[in-house]
Amino acid sequence: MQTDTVLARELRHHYLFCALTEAQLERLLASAALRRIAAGERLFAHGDAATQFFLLRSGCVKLYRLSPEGNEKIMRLIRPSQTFAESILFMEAPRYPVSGQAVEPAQLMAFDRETFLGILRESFATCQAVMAQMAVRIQAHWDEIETLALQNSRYRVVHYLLGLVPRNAQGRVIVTLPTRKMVIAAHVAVTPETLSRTLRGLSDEGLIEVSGEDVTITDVDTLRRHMH
Amino acid sequence: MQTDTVLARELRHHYLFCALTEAQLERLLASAALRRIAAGERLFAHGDAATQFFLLRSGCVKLYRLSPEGNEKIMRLIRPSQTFAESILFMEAPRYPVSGQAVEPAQLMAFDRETFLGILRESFATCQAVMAQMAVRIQAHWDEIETLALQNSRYRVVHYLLGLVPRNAQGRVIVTLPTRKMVIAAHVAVTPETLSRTLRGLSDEGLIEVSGEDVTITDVDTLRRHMH
DNA sequence: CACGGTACTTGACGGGAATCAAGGTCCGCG
DNA sequence: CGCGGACCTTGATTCCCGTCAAGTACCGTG
Repeated sequence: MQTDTVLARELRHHYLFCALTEAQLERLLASAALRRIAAGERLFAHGDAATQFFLLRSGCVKLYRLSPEGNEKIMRLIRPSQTFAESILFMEAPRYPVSGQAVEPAQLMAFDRETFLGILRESFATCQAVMAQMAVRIQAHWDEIETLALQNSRYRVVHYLLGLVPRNAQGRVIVTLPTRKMVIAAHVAVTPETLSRTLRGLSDEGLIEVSGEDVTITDVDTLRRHMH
Repeated sequence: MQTDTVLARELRHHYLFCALTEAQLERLLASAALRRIAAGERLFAHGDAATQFFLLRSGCVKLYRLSPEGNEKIMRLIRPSQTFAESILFMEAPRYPVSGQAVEPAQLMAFDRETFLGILRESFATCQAVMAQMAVRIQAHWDEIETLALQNSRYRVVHYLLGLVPRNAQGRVIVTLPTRKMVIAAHVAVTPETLSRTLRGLSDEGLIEVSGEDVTITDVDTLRRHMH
């Protein structure tokens, strides 16, 4: 099938799937589903029984949890070509540990848990890719737990902004916020009001300049030092 | 060697190592080191190059990070027979993502990264055990991120207390705090003062009774409902 | 172009937790 | 036994940030 070869080519470029044989890739695609969801549509809810994990092809998906009072904390923002929910592969009673919902209209592939587990059994290289991926996620979690636990809201916002800057950038840098400010606020665990005030504060101190979705960092190193 | 057989028997009971063959176990032990560290002694620092992961045999170890201002957030308290720092196995440039320090005098085994990776290559069952372990940790991280981001200090303390209670316990339960209250405070991300006041508040409401290191929960279900 | 809705901003206010400071308790040690 | 030093508790104060409320800007739509 035409689409299959397009998808196959796409998957070959993804480090999770690049070690698969032709036969394995075919098996995986045969069990996979292509899904489109509208902005605001929910993919799965926290606690749902899980049989699939996902690869985002386009759009934007948020992984989040709700507090008893209904407040939302965004755990992770998924960008195209990222996979998510792989950890359900290895649970005995697999349930999604967070909710997933589209922030923008999204197109994604849903992979079957059992099929992929079967493939893992045959391919140590793919095992290793999966484990490396999980190690990266664990690393990211440590970082997030640290910033949530240790720092105030200004620190978290600055940390987030710096995360948008290319690794070795210097001097004056312009970054574009990837989504609405409300979503970013939920991601750094502050209210939209506080985010607004924090950006204004940084702006008043001349550290950044805000204009709509674009944020100009007047000097990256100064901002980095600003958090010590 | 005598100690080797003792250690071998011990490892056989651990789910990470129970799938190994005799030969693999021998290889692993040959490359492993037995270490004793005093209370307060540091095992590794955040950012150190990593070539080993660990199994705690006795004592207590804390994994933590320091904020720029020097505040400490304890990420995880390690108890005997738990492994930690496995995620360094799969990093390209392995560095410890947190610091590790003994809270009490501790005895532990240090396993060589390369040796274990070699064994993983030969044993899918062990791969699966490692991946399951990482999935559990990821799950625990989601939970921690949620409680840190969404909940107030009282909630976090209650959550911590309930975590000490056996899964299906009911009615009146006595739990013993595993370490000093200062350490617990750093673990639930509050100051010692706030922990003290929170326990007193719960005590005044009749939900718990505190006497030194022992906390009596007057009714587990009432406390569980208390957080919704 | 007026409209309604959503996102964002700004201000006023209050509460919860950190901070600062001062006892109190428990322990090991000379 | 008296002493020093952790650890823990309690009180007073401060301040950050969430909440509530009002106002502004920016859409797409009829």
